[in-house]
Amino acid sequence: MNGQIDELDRGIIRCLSKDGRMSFTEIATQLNVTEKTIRSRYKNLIDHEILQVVGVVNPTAIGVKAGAIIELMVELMALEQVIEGLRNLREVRFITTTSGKYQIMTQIAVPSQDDLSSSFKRIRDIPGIIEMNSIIQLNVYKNTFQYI
Amino acid sequence: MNGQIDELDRGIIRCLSKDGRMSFTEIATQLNVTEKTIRSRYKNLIDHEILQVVGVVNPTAIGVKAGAIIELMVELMALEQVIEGLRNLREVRFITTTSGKYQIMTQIAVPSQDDLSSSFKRIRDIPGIIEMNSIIQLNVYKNTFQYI
DNA sequence: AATGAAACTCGGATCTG
DNA sequence: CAGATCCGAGTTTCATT
Repeated sequence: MNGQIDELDRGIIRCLSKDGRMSFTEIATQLNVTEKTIRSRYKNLIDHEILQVVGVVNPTAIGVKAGAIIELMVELMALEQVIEGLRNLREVRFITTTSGKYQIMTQIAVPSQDDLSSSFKRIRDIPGIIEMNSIIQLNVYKNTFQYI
Repeated sequence: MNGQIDELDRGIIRCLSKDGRMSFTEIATQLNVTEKTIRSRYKNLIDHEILQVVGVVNPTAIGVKAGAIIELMVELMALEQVIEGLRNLREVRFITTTSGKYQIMTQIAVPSQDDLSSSFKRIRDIPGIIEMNSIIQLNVYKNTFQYI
């Protein structure tokens, strides 16, 4: 395995995308190979960090119902520290640097609208931030992590 | 089960967040209950769509290395159709309505920078869009779906 | 909570290109 | 040599008690 994946790997990924606990035997039957083959391919995918099988909670079901997207203009010297500061906040789920006027865009997820303002404050307190533009999410219509 | 989850459920979720294929027996040992209990709790979590165990691919490992965030101003009458148009695009992974100047914010994930422009064009062609502001993601520093 | 049958996992030996 | 197959022992699942 050299980092490339083939049709069989994609088949395994497709199966596990639907049900991460599908048995190797079942996958093997569907893809017409032996269970051992699936098992070793699976191990390779996991070892190479191509695939990850994990439990994902539905945020609304556990009471995480509000979110916002925040654009940050930062002092360039402080870029790394701001990212580190954001990364350490539990409610921050996405951080990227971006083209355009703002250097950082981040997304937060919190229980309710009321929790947004305290989160905004926590972020504003990170040293190095020049300007902050907060956009509140109203309704989420798609949120997938199936990139295949 | 009434929609609320207790400490044991959270324990199960915590275990499966690390390894979605951990055996029920193993989880039972870690949490000091019987395997049968874990199995029925698991079923409840799945049935109530609180938890989902799925294979997640590392996008960069499969060659999805570029992304962008797009803000859209749309004709209010066309809001639903625009959302539907976006939802049907494979590369669109996130759609939300937002407060502020733009009504929709969406995120796309594609193999390379070169694929961004064709994706932008596909989006611009959705009827009902008045203005479109594209922000290219440079580096992603955090991208979690563990909200717990 | 315990039992037991059926299904699944997983390592070793073997085969193939 | 990497990767696939066959096979058998050891676990896990899961319905019944």
